[in-house]
Amino acid sequence: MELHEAKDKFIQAWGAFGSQWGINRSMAQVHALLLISPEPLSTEDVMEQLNISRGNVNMNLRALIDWHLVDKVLKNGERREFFQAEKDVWKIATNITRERKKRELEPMVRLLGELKQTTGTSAEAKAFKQTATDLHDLTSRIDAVLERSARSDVQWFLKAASTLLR
Amino acid sequence: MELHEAKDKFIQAWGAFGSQWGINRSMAQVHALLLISPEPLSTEDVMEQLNISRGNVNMNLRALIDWHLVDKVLKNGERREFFQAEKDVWKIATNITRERKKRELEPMVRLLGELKQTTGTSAEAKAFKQTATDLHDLTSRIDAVLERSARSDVQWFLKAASTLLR
DNA sequence: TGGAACTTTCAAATAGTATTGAAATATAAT
DNA sequence: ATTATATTTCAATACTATTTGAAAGTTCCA
Repeated sequence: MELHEAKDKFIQAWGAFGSQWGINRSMAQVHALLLISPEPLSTEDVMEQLNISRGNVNMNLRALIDWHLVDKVLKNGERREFFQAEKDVWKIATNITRERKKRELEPMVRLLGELKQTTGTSAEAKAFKQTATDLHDLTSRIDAVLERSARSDVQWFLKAASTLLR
Repeated sequence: MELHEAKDKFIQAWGAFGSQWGINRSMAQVHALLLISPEPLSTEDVMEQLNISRGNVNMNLRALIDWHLVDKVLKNGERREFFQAEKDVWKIATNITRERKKRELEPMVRLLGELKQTTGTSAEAKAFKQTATDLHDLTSRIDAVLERSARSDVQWFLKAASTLLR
């Protein structure tokens, strides 16, 4: 496959993949573009290559920086800001995991912890409490595993897990 | 907290959580409702409790069945179909994992495998191939871990992983 | 066989989300 | 201080996804 075609396929696929997981398409595409670019790119570069507006690029670059997936870099003698993606895929995975855990999983664990203590003795109340308890156990456990794998090294974790499960 | 309030909170939260992960809100809410219901519910029941249309309920129940998260059950003497959720949270986690892996992760792994073989020797081509290779390694590894943990038992896996990472 | 009960379909409406682009703001150079 | 360049904001718009609801389809029973 030729580079041009391959780049394009990758950007499209990464965008589609992201949107299936609740990450907006443009953000995923900007990320993809920066991932495969050996040099940092300017806002203008991203606009041109992806054919999206200045506002859109700006907003998504800021979001990517917020997720620690992209850094601003300054070139000397250049007024504009340039942007480069974190290239280490393990770091990428860790950062995404850490953010989503913090923003989505932790609040859910907290809520389930509260819901476990619902009052009532009816069949309905019992079923509810059981579900809340089970889900709380599951989510806490996932939370704990992610916490530890984010702290330590994801690569090592995956290797260890593969071995464990052989 | 009272049951009524707790149920409501749970359904809302599960719906919001789902939509952050690319699962539509109604589907997640129908799932939540069935999860906390000790008895199977009819289409009509779900319509009333969630205030959503017949068509919507029907479509999402079918989707949940497709994901193996909900089963049709027949009550004898009853013409209507009833629906009950799988209550074992480990099975729920396994089924969701299995489906998403199959539908989303596997195609991505396949694509990255192809993209690794892109032609070209420019800096751009090299950066591209490196990224594709790294991502292919990462996604394949995740794929392998999920494959094994889906085959075996998720609970055991999480316990083992927690221990490993202590 | 007719018709009541229930389920499914799908085009149209609605709601939700993302994107644009131009104005406002900020920053740097002269 | 003025101008040129770059960045940010945000109301308007475009786009996508979801939901509705009525019609069509199916199944069961008398």
